[in-house]
Amino acid sequence: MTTDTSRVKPPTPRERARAQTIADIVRIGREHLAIHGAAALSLRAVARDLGVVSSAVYRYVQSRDELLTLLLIDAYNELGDEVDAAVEAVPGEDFAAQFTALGKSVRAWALREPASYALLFGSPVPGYQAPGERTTQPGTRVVVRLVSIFDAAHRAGALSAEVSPAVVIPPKLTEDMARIRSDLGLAVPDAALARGVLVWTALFGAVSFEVFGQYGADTFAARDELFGHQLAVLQGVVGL
Amino acid sequence: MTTDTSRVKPPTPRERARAQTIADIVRIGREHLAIHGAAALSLRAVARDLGVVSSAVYRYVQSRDELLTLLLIDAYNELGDEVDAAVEAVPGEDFAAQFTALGKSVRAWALREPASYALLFGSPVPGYQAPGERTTQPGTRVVVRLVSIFDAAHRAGALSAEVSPAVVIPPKLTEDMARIRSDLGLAVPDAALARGVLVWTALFGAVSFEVFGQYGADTFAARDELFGHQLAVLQGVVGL
DNA sequence: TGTACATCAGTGAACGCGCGTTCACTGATGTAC
DNA sequence: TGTACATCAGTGAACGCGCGTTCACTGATGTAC
Repeated sequence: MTTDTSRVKPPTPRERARAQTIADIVRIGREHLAIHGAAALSLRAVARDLGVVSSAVYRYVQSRDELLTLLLIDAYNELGDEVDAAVEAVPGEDFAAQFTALGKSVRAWALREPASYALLFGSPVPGYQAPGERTTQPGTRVVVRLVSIFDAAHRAGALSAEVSPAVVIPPKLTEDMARIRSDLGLAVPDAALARGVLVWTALFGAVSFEVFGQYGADTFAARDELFGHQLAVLQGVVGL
Repeated sequence: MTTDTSRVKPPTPRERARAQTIADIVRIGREHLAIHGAAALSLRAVARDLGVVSSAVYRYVQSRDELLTLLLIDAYNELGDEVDAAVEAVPGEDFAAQFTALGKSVRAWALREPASYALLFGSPVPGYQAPGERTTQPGTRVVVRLVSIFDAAHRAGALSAEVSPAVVIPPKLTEDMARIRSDLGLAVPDAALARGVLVWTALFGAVSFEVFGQYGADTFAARDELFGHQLAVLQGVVGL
C-alpha cells in the first residue's frame, strides 16, 4: 500500500482563496450574530460586508441554514478549545482546580461572545434544526471534558465516596446513567454521575442567567465573586 | 373625602370590546410566539389572524415592541400564578415539599409553553429592551417566592444551620446579600441566601437545558426522574 | 326623546425596506495536450 | 512553450415574499344638550 500523496498536495492558490473566503464569511457571520442575533442573520447582509453581490455567497454556502451550522460548529470549537486549554493548564492531580478552571473559562468565553453563547445555549433558532452528524461531536466537548474530570477524580480516589445526604436514584435513571457510562467509558458511579449532570446544568444555568441578563442591572455588583462562590458550592455538590 | 365612584363604574360595552380585542391580540401573539419564535413575531401576522387589516392593531398596541412587552408580562404572570398555586397547595410547614412543588411547577409550565419560557429565560430578543418599570415586578415573582420559602424555613429553624462544607463568602458578595436581604425583608443568613441564589440558577439551568434541547434526543429517557433527582440534590444544597 | 357632535374602530393604499434564492451571463484562472 | 478547453468566482437582474408604520378616509357607536 503506497502513501496517498494526493492527500498531502499543498493547496492550490484557488483552494487557498476559497478557504479564506469561507473563513471571511464565518467571521462576518459572527459579527452579525453579535449585533443582530441569530434569527436576523442574513446572507445578503453578509454578502454586503464581504463586498460581493448577494448571489455570490452561494458559491461558498448552500443556504442560510448552512451558514448557521458553520457558525454553530465554529463557536462550539472555539469554546471547546478554550476550555481544554484552561483545564490543561492545571496540574493533572488537582481535580478541583480543573473543575474551577473549566467553569471560569466557560463563563469568560460566554461573557466575551454573548451572541455565540446564545446561539449554542439560548433559545433554539426558529425554523433551524442543527444537523446532528456535524454538530454533536463539537457540541459535547465541554460536557465530556467535565465528566472526564469527575471520572478521573473518582479513579484517583479523590471523589467523596458518599455525598450527603444520600439521594436515591430511581431505576429508570440508573439505566440512562449506565448507557452514558458505557458510551463515554467512565467508571464513576451513578450517584456521582447524576450529581455531575446537575453540576453541568447548574454551571450553564449560572452563566446563562448572567449573559442573558436575568440578574437585572443592580442586583449583583460582585458578579465575579458570585460566580466563584457558585463554583465552590458546586464543587462540594459533586464531592470534589 | 367622598368615595370616587367613577372608579367602580362598570365598563361600557366599548370598553369591554376593547379589552376583549387586546386579550385576543395577546392570545394570538402567544400562538405566533410558539410557532415562529419571538424574533419573528409580526404585527401584520397577528392582524391577519385577528381578521383585521394590519393598521387596525395600532388602535390597541403602540408598536411591535409593546406587544412583546404585553406577552412578556402575560407569561410572567401565568408562570407566577401557577407557581403560587403549586406552593400554596402544600402545608405551610413542609418547606422541602414547597420547594419541590415550586420546581416542578416551573418545569411543567416551561414544557407546556416552551416559546413563552424562551421569551422569558432564553436569549434576549435582538433590538428589544424590556421596560423595567412594567416587567420587573412580574419578572421577579418566582425568585421572590423561592427565597421566601428559604427564609420561612430559616425562621422556623428548618434550614440546616451549617451546610457543609463551609464556603467563605467574599466581602463584596456580602454587600450584595445585605442589600437583597433588606430589599426583600429577609432574615436568612448570607451562606443560605447565596446557596439559594445558586439553587435558583441551577433550577432554571436544568429546565432550560431540557426545554432548549441541550440534552439531545437520546441521552436521557428518564427526564422526570432526572429532574426529580436534581431537585432532591438542590434541596440538600440549600439545607432543606 | 331627539338631534348634533365627538369619539372610536377599522379600511385600504402607500412608503420604503429587507429577505432567500434562481438564473443566464462574463471574465479570469487553471489544466491537458 | 503555446493553445484550446474546462472550471470557477462573481455579476446583475429578477421572482415573490413579508415587514413596520403612516395617513386620510368611512361608518358606527357613544354623549351632551
